[in-house]
Amino acid sequence: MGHTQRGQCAKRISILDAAAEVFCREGFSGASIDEIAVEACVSRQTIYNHYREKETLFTAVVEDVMDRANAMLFSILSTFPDKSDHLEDDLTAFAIRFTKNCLCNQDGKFLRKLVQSEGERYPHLFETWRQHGPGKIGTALGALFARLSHKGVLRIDDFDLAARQFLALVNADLQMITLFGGTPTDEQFESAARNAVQTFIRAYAGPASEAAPRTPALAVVS
Amino acid sequence: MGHTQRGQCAKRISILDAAAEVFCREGFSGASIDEIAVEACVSRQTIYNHYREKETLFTAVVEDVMDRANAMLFSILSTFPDKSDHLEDDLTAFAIRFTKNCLCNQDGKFLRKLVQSEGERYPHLFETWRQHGPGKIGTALGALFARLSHKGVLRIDDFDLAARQFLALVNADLQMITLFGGTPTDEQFESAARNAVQTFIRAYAGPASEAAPRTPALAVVS
DNA sequence: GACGTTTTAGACAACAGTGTCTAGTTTGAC
DNA sequence: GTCAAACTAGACACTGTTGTCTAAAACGTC
Repeated sequence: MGHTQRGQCAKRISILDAAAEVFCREGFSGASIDEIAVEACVSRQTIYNHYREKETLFTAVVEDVMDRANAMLFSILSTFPDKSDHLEDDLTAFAIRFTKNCLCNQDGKFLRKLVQSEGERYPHLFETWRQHGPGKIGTALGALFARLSHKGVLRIDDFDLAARQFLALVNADLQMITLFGGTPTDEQFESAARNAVQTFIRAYAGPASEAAPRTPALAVVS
Repeated sequence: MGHTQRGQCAKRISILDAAAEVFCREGFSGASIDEIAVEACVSRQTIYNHYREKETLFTAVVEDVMDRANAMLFSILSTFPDKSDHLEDDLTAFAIRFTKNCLCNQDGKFLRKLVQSEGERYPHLFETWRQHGPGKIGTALGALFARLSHKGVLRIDDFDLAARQFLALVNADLQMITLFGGTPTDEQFESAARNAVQTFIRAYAGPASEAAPRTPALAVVS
């Protein structure tokens, strides 16, 4: 049912990967077919053989990356804390997995950059991503928070708002690193997740659990 | 002492504004000098008369926008709640002013987009912005939170972390709108700021102020 | 009104990129 | 080995862009 049939040929994969790399680095206008062909170790004609024109290749690349990113997101979401005995640890572990494998990996970088620079030119192209990516994780998190709230673990009125805030907090320490193309270290992923979860739980702590005094902040490598 | 002398000539301003518009819309590679010339109502030769080549024009535009954005940020920061009788209202008003006039205005959109797409290619160009923009507001907010914490209004260990989280929370409801080039409405600015400040204060509430029950969430236009 | 400066319109060469075509080569299945 | 399909290398026309150049026109100052 997926719109892209990735497994068809080794050349296709090579082209898609190289094109993703070059489109991400140079943008749509700046990327040249020759550059992609060289990076893919493929003749230019082969690219035109698989994809009618540059725009066709671009949309194919975007859809391919979106499919992969959504699959990864789905697998991350499936490892969700269904029952929450250790809420803080569970949320932290989830935040680390999410930031590492979805938000800050190669595909996440690609999508953030391309949505930002070409999103207005191709509104329909990224709309499916917006629904299946940020939309899906928002509703999934919202559902989790609704469960936790009904059980009395957390005290939340607007579940979707809480989900957005959770994601924003998780991203707070990471965005300045990723903005310039860098990749956070494992320690940065961990401290970002821990800081976010601590603040989130303090804001939405249930009536029973009086907020514990905050542990001293880690030394974060700037 | 500023590196750009904007006031010199009306044509210069016209060129810089048009170039900012086109560079933001098309990216560096996609923007053509002819397009900029038409948009600026200026002959192409005039552009080459003022700026040696395309790259010179680009850096001039970026520096011009950065200067303007930093000036605006400075004026926003100077309207800071020095004494905080009504902390929630003061922080909310500040968040609204900041998001409206710095984060989501034309210059903010330009910088976000260009830093994202061309930041890796021109590392030195945006470094001054990173220091004078996000860096400055971070330290200013951190200083405010330090004051509030010493006065016992808030209970904060890591002031810089709190500043980053405050900004992240303020942006939580806005980033999905701005990501695709849209501009939030006044109601969206207001509800985003209010949601952020409420959660922030609940997370960092001082020992005295018991968190008040959360007001019902607004109907947010999706 | 004269004069120096700035701007304009257009032509121009050089170049890079797209997309096509062709002829020759490799590959893989049988 | 044969044959068809896929791939390659290169040439090719065409377009769009950059940056230069020139002669004419507009502008502003005195």
